Formats: sequence, structure tokens, C-alpha cells
Amino acid sequence: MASIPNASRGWQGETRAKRRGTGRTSRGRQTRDQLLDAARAVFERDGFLHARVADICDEAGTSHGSFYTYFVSKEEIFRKVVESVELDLLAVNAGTTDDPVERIRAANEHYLRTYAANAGIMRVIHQVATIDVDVWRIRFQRQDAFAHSIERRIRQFQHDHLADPDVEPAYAAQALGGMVAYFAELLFNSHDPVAFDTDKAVDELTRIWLNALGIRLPAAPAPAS
Amino acid sequence: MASIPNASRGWQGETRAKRRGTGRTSRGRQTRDQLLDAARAVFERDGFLHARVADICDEAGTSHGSFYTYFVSKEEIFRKVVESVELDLLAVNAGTTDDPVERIRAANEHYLRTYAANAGIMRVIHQVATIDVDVWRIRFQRQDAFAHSIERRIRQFQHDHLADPDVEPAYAAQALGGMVAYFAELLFNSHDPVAFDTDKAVDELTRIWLNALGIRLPAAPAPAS
Amino acid sequence: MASIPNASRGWQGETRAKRRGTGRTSRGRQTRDQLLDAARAVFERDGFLHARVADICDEAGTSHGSFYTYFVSKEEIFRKVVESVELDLLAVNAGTTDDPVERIRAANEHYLRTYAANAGIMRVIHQVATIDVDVWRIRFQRQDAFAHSIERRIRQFQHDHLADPDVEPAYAAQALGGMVAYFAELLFNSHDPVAFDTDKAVDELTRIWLNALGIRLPAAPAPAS
Amino acid sequence: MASIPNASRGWQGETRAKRRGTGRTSRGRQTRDQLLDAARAVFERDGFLHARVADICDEAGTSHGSFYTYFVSKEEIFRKVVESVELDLLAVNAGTTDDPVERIRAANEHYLRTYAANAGIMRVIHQVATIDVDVWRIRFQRQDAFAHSIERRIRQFQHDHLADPDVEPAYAAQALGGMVAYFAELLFNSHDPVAFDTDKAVDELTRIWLNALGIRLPAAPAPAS
DNA sequence: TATGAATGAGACTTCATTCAT
DNA sequence: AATGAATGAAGTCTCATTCAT
Repeated sequence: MASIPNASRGWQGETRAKRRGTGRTSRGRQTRDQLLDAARAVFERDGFLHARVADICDEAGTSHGSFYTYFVSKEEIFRKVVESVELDLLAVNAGTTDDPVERIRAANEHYLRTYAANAGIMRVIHQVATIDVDVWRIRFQRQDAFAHSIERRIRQFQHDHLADPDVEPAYAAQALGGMVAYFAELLFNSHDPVAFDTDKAVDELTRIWLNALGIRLPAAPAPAS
Repeated sequence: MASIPNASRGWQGETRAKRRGTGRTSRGRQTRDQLLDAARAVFERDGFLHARVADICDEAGTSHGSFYTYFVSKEEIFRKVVESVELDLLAVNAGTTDDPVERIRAANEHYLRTYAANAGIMRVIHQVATIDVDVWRIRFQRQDAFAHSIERRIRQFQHDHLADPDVEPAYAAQALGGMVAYFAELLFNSHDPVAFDTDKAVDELTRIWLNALGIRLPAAPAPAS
Repeated sequence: MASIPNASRGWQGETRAKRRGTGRTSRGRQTRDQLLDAARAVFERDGFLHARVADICDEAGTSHGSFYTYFVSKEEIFRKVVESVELDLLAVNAGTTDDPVERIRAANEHYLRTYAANAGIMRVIHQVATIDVDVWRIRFQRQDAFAHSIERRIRQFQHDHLADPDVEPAYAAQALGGMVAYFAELLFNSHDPVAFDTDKAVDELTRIWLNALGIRLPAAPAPAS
Repeated sequence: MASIPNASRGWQGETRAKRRGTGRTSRGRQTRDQLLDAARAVFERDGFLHARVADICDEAGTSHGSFYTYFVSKEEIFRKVVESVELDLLAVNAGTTDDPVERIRAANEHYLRTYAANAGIMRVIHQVATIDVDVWRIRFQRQDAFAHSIERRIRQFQHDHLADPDVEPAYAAQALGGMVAYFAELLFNSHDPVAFDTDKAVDELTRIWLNALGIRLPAAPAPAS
């Protein structure tokens, strides 16, 4: 009979000007880092709502008061945690090859693998995004950036006559990007076991992607199944 | 006129039932319905976390205590609200036509329109699903049901040699279903304005869907762009 | 982590004049009796504080509202239950014999057996006596009456030169009466198992009693052990 | 300045520790002690059931929330209060004399005087013992310890041929210990005036005790009446 | 900077009792 | 007399944040 806690006070828009310790001292830096690490661990373990500032401090081995030397609020530290994560979800470092198929495949795989590696915090980000507009925006902008990079690629493909020219790049990019994002959640943030395999998911997502864009390569070998 | 405060739990019987009004009387049924309606309104307005039981009661025009005649907790009434909504997101009663393209198109449109009509509560469901496993499961099962219906259709298409036989129906169904769900959120639950049009989204999603499945119809007129 | 409920409102001194159904109808009498029976059962099961009026009604098979047709409050019905019980704890019907030893023995045995037979409600009476002065007084007066009957007997024994004339009857009566009451609780209302046997307790209490009063009978056979 | 209400229980970690201040600082220790003192005063004044945590805090001069820094609940602080009291009810340190009669007398007097000095809290302990098994057990174990010390002494008397060998030490100890406990309640926790004098009660209890055990001292002067 | 105690608003929930039918 | 829904006062407990040392 789960019931749900209130975290409270101060959210979007702390206009307090208090200078917080930035960790200029090496000791300060260390404390701050410990708090960040602890926060991530606690958030992953308990979710944002149930995470208590006190728990974070305990986990970090600092006193409760110290927390506010470095962070304005629970929300703020959460954003800091978020900013330190997920940075590379879209790191389309697929630059290893020129083969379009391989690049798509690599991007998909990268997304899923990175998501898997960060599933714990991703789940919490997902949660807070439904609560806090700032975090929502972070998430949104990342997904949007992902979509934009896809969009550029689609245009390139169309320009190269590799992709169906009827496809609207902007819509398709969002749709396909969302599809991958959705699948990642399905695979790695389900409360119930799912019958999907990550490797196969990469293959299938890539196939759909190629089909969807109408990419017909000269020698497009079906992805290894 | 001294009064005796009470002791809860302990003594001998740890757990106590609690006869919740099932609305045997028409008056009871009415109150219950008022509470459900009020709850939905308050949840949409304030979100789950900020909604207070007291607000729901005020909105329903009942006394504070009446709430607990009918519901155990805010969580429970929320689940009841959820169960009364979204019932037809998947109502793929697109049976008006036999044309596969039209059916896909109809299903997508139905999904988006229904989502749009319920965007307020959908946003909250989305929120609570990240908090309450029961609600998550409701959501998940619905999306899964959606995917299963897609899966069946894909198999049919493949059987009829209309769709790419290499596509894995189970994966594709989840992916495409998720894509639509994602797009719905993008369109109707964004905090920032988005540059997408619902009608066009239906067209584009359908096109991607058709492409993805490799559906090549004899005389498939490209959806109006 | 037992915590403790508040029952509330109205206790000693309900000065309301509302005429309550006295059960003049035979149907009314029946309902009233059902409530009394149910109340005793619920009080024994849950204790006074945790017993809910609603539970009593459920147990009795009546509606919640009906309760107040017959009783003013939870407290009142409890007193009615008390009055219907324990009446014979002191029923010193030891008149079967003239042998003083046997009479004492019989009284002790009667007390313990009667207590045992009513241990459930006795425990609750005990509880409420610490809360409600009226109930405390009922209990006190009964114990006092018990003591007074003992006192009379002691005086008789002294008058007959059977008992130590130095013993103060009033003090001894309270002490010995309290001793028996205490032992009854020990035997029958312990939360933990105790290593005492009822029969042997009767013997030993009687022996102490006799010794205490210095009763030296011509042919005083030690009580069968 | 929106705030986020929280969700309790559920999510992943059902149970949460809660670092209760153990009073590491002297300031903390002081607050804790103030709360304990205040609690005792409030419990004595209002009884357990009517005592509110808020009252205790007011009495202690602390904020409402501070209470929970030190105690989990009203029940817990009550147990702590109990543990700090009554510690010497059984302190049969009557070792000033070797005279058995005097020792018994001293023990009885000690019990009554100590009870008298703590009658207020004893009454509440008595009350809570009928509600909370833990408190019942504390009480029970103390009385049991009292009885055991009596038992040992009885065995010693029997071994020294001072006491009736037919008396069962275990039963007699409980009976006599209970007798004293009962009398203490009668004297000091009656709602109505009682016609007993403490000094005389000591005398009479001692006499009964001696008689009961059949202690016949060489030159036992009857206690002053 | 660090510490850990103090603060206090505020939501939830219970259930005896009343009331309209 | 019976029914069962409605009422609402009241008390517990949480935890983010502040503060004194």
C-alpha cells in the first residue's frame, strides 16, 4: 500500500543569493564530491522523493549541516548529479566508419549500452522529470539534441539519395529517437522481467530504422541476427 | 466530558479490516463518484504529489472524513481514477476498413487523439508510474497490450506477404508502439511549445510504420503530406 | 512498535437525557442483547481501546446507527457488559461445609476458577479500570466487598479463638483478598507462560491464608498437595 | 517557491532507519533529559492516553519536531521513563540487620514508601501495562524479580528451620509479593479515600508475612501496633 | 568549514457519534 | 427501530532547512 512522501520547500527558482561552497579548498572539493557520489547512490537506491538529505550526508560521511555548505537544496544536488550523467548518451562517436548502416547501428547500440550502464539514475531522472520542469527540460533537450543529430543525418541520407525523400526528417528523427529511448526504458527500467535481448534489440531497432528511412544500400547486408 | 484518546495497533489484533463503503446506497454511489471526479480534476490541476486529500474532498463537496469511507488513501483513489481512464487508448476498433494502411493510420490517429483528449491525466499517470509500482504496471500492461495487438497485425501482414518477413514482430511491435507513445507525449505533454502538427504527425508516423514493416502496397498512395 | 488509539468524546458524565431504546419490543430486546454479546466478544478480542463501535455492530449484525438506539456510548455498553459479568467472583457460596479450612479453600478455589472462566473480560475490565473512574470503582467495590466478607470471617474466627487475635481483620482481609486477586491475574492474565498450577495455587494460597491468620484447627489436615 | 510533497513508503526501500539523536553532544543530552522529565510530568498529570507529544514538547520547552530527534514515539519515551523509575522498588537492601523479622519489615516498608514516592508514575505504568505488552513485561519482570528475592529468602528460612517447611517457596513468594504490591496500590492509587495507615500497613503486612511463613522466632516481639 | 541539534509547517488518517431516510 | 452515509476534531510524525558553536 505504497504511499508517497513530500519533499518540500524550494523548487524551481531558488533566488537565494547565498554563496555556496564551491569546493575551492581541496578539502572542500573532496567533501563536495563525496556528497555528489553519495547523492547519486542514494537517489538510485531510494528514488528522488524518498531520498533524504540526511541519508545522503550519512552516505557521504559528512554532517547534515555540511550539505548546505555546498548545495542549496536537494533539488540542486539532483541537478548536479544529472548534469554529471547521461552526458554521453548521445555521444555519437560512431565516427569509426562511414557506412551509414554501421553508423546507425553504432548509435543505437551506444544508446542502449549507455542507458543500461546508467539505468539506475536514468530511472530517477525519469521520475524527477515528471516533477521538476528544469529536469524535464534537461531530459527534453537531450532527447531533442539526439533527434536533431538524427535529423541531420536523415537529411544527409536524403541528399545522398540513400533515403526515402518523402520522409519528413524532423518528424522521423523524433519518432525514431523516441523509439530508441522507449526501448531502452523497456529493457532496462522495467519492474517486471521482459523477454527482450539487448543485442537483438540493437539489430531490430536498426532494421526498423533502415526500413523506415527507406535506406537501400548497394550492398546492405542484413544486420547479423 | 473527559475523552479517551485511542491507541493504534498493538494490543492483540495487529491488523484491522476496515469496511469501506462500496456504495450500496445510491447516495453512497453518488458520493463516491463525486470523489472520483473531484480527484481527477485535482490530480490534473495539481499533480499527484501536490494534490491533498483535503482538496479532493473540498472539490467534491464532502467532508474530510467521507473520503476514507470510500478510499483507503490518495494512492488508491488515484488508481481508481486511472482505471477509469485511458481505457480506449488501444481501442483499435479501426475496423471500418480492410485497407492495412488505413488501419494503421486509424490506429495511430486514434492513439494521438485519445491521448490529446486525456493529456492532463496522462501526464499525472506518467508521473505516478515513476513512483508507484502498481500504477507503473497498469501503464506497462496497457502499452504491452497495445504492442501485442500490433504484433498480431504484423504477423498477419507477414503471413499475407505484405510485410518484410525479416522483421521480428515482437520487437517491432514494441518499438513502433513505443514510438507512437513517445510522440504523443512529445506533442501533448511538453512543457515547451513544439513545432509539430498532430495531423502531420499521424501521416509521418504512419509512413514510418509502413516503411519500417516494409509494407509495399499495390497502389499505396503516399499519405497526404 | 505498538501505538495506542484514542477513543474519544464523552466519558464520565454523559448528561444527555436522550431516551435510549430499552428494548421494550421483543425485537428491540433481541438487538440489544446481540449488541451486548458482540461487545463482550469484541472487547475481549481487541481490548477496550481498540474495540470500535463499528466492529461491535458488525459482530452483532446490526447497522452502525442502531448502536445508539440502545447505548449512549462505547463506555456505557462496556459498563453494561461489566455489570453482567464478574457478579459471582465473590459469590462465597462456600456454605456447603462448616469446616473453616474448607470454607477458605472453597472461596479461594471459587475465586480462581471464576476468574479463569472470565479471564478475557477481566483483563479488559482491568484495563478500563485504569482509565475510567466508574469502572475502577466497580472493580474496587467488588474487591472491597470481597475483603469485607473476609474480614467478617476473620472476626468470627477470632471470636471463636481459632485465629490469631493480634491480626487486624481489616488489614488482613485486604491483604489476603488482594493476594488472591493478584494470583488470579498472575495465573490467567499473563502475557508470558507462568510455571504455576491452579490446583496447587489453591492449596498454597489456602495454606498461607491459614498460617497468616494463625488458624490452628484441632485436626487441621494440611491441604492435599 | 513551489514545494514537492513527498511519498512515504513504497518505491524500493520499504523500511527506513532513522538516526535518532543519541545525545552525543551535551546539548543533545540536555534536551533529551528535558524531554524525559517533561514526559514524566505530563504522563503523571494527564495519564498516558491523554498525554500528547505536543504537551511533552511544550513542557520541555523544545520544538515539536525535536521530540522525534530523540524518541520514536510516545510509547518509546514512556518506556524510557519507566526504565528510569521504580528501579529500587525491590532494592531489598535491608541489610542493616540480620534479624529476619526486621528484614522482612524493612523490605515491606521500603516497598510501600518507594511506591508512595512514585505513586503518580506507578499509576500510569499500571495503566500502560494493560495496553502495551512491553510495559506489561517490564512490570511483570520487576514483580517477578521481587518474588524471586522473596523466594530465596523463604528457602533460607526453611533451611534454617525458621519457616514452615510445608510452604512452597515459589507460590508463597508470588503470593506475598503480590499481596504487598496490591496493598501499595490500595493505599496510594485509590481514587477514593481509604481507611488504612501506611505504618500500620507495614506492621500488619509483616505480621501476616511472618505468620504465613510460620516464622516463630525465639523472642519475636510482636511489631508495635 | 564542520558539526549536529533545532525548527515547524502541514498532511494524513481515525472513528465515535449524528443524521436523513 | 433500522440503516448506512456523513461528519470533523484532533493528534502523530516527517524531513528539508537553519542555526549556534
